[in-house]
Amino acid sequence: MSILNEVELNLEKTIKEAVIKSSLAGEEEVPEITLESPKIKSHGDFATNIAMKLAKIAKMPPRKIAETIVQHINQETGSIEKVEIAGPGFINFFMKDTFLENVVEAVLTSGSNYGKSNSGAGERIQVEFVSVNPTGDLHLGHARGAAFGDILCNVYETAGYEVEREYYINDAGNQMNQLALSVEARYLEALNKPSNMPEDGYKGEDIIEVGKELAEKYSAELLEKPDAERLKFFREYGLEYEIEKIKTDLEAFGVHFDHWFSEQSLYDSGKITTSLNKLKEAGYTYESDGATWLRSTDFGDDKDRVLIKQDGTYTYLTPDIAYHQNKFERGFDKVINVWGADHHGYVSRMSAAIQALGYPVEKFSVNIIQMVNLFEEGERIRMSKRTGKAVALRELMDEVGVDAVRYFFSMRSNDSQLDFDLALARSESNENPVFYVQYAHARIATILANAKAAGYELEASYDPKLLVSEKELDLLKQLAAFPVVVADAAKLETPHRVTQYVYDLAAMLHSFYNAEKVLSDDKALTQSRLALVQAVKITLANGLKILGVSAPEQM
RNA sequence: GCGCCCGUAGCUCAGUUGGAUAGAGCGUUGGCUUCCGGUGUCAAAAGUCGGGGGUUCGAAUCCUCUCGGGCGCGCCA
Repeated sequence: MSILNEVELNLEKTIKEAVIKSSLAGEEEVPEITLESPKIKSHGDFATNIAMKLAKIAKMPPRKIAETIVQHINQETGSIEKVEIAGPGFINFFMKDTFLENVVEAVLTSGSNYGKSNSGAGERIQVEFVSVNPTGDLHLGHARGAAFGDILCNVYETAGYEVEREYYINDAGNQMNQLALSVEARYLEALNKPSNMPEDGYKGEDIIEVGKELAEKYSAELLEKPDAERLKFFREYGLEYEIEKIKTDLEAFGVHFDHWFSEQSLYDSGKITTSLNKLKEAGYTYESDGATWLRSTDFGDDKDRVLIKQDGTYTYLTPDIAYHQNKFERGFDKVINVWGADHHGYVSRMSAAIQALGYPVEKFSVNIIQMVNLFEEGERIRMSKRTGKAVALRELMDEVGVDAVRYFFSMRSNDSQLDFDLALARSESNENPVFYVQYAHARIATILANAKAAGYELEASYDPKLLVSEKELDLLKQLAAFPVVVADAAKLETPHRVTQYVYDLAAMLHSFYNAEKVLSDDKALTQSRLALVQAVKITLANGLKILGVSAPEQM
């Protein structure tokens, strides 16, 4: 349990006891006590609105209730300095300067584990993200989804959840035939033979490469195979090539998947049929116009959806339903999807299908990632200068580096569209938030090196009670909040809170640095501040690690 | 037409599940910094939280209507 949690829990208990002692409400009636940290310092370290909540039950004006409660608060316990009533009936708690005196020690002891909590209690979560079709490059939108998904997983792990990262490979259906035919066409071209690129084939550079590769490896041998066998070969070869490329790009971006789940495997194992039967037996399907439909409108969808087309093949939805059934069968407590904004219309039918299968819809969650707009010096960039097509993740990484891409993509809520400023991401100045945060980390490294050179022992004992200046207390509070911030980010599926946190901590460090000297003639104070600064460094590093951004010792 | 997301300072965005005087960064203006790295820091100006109505002790936050922007609305994937 984090120190902040402990302090809050004690305070909540104290308040509850006071409420009961004031006989304003019976033990059963007392509403949940909630504490908030006021934005304004004159409102104390913690505040509660319990008096307002009790107004109805006790039938008394909130301020009067607050007065009664305060009279019954045992101010001897804990680290309460004073209690005030303010505004409409808030009770504000001012803590002794030393109430966070154990924080630095907690950080130093935990080291790289600081920030971890058991908030998730080992709950098993599966996050499926990216899942781009194996027919092209990863683009901007995919990259944002990749960053979001990966950081969300890191957040979950830190908050004590058990996480599995999964990529769903769309390796079945008609598009794979198109891929096979496209590879064949490029292969023939490379052999200087007449070719026939399908109308909606894949015309990217990569397939041209595949064709050349095959021509070099096999010359014309492949043409001797029977049609079916040859196309199967092209399909598998092309698929393998595309997946490897995607894997390579993702690994370079710091994203690693635990499982690559094949759509085709759902066909091969008969899982799709099983799902369809389950839906049929539950009475949620019907035949119409020669097709089989899912009655998704029963669960709030706009219209019913086709499962089996007139030609007997499945729509995209059908294997996906089987896939989600499989996810639930694997026993996850929560199944999370990360989808691009252009797929949001798909949410209602998928959640309808899950309900039709009889699974609890609360265990299913979709995070929609809004679009990314690329800018350079205020100019909107729509296409890559090099390829003339959508800008690829690979190009972006080459251009500004992995750290900047991951940081920028995790700065904003996934619900908001994102403006990505290339010039800013590239710049090595205070305007660039990545550098700002990394610089704080490097700056501490320098201080520590100087301290060592001056003969200080970094592990020596220190007196935490000396850390009482305004800036120091700000830092202590921020440090104490880290595990809570991570746990909240997990609960609310908002990884950008961690980015926000890390930035704020860096700002406080810079502000402190400017106001106070760490290395001074006062040896005891110096020792305490060295400990504080080390704790900040550890927390910055741990926060950046969650984001997948490096924490350099020097820049 | 229907659905989802967004609308908060000149610009880009936060806003702790309904709290007190709405916050950051950039930009603008004016300071500090013989310093442990000026890749820093302090401050000022800047807001009818798109608009109307409602819910209540209390609304940027919830409900409703409305305006503007983005994205979807296939027996494509």
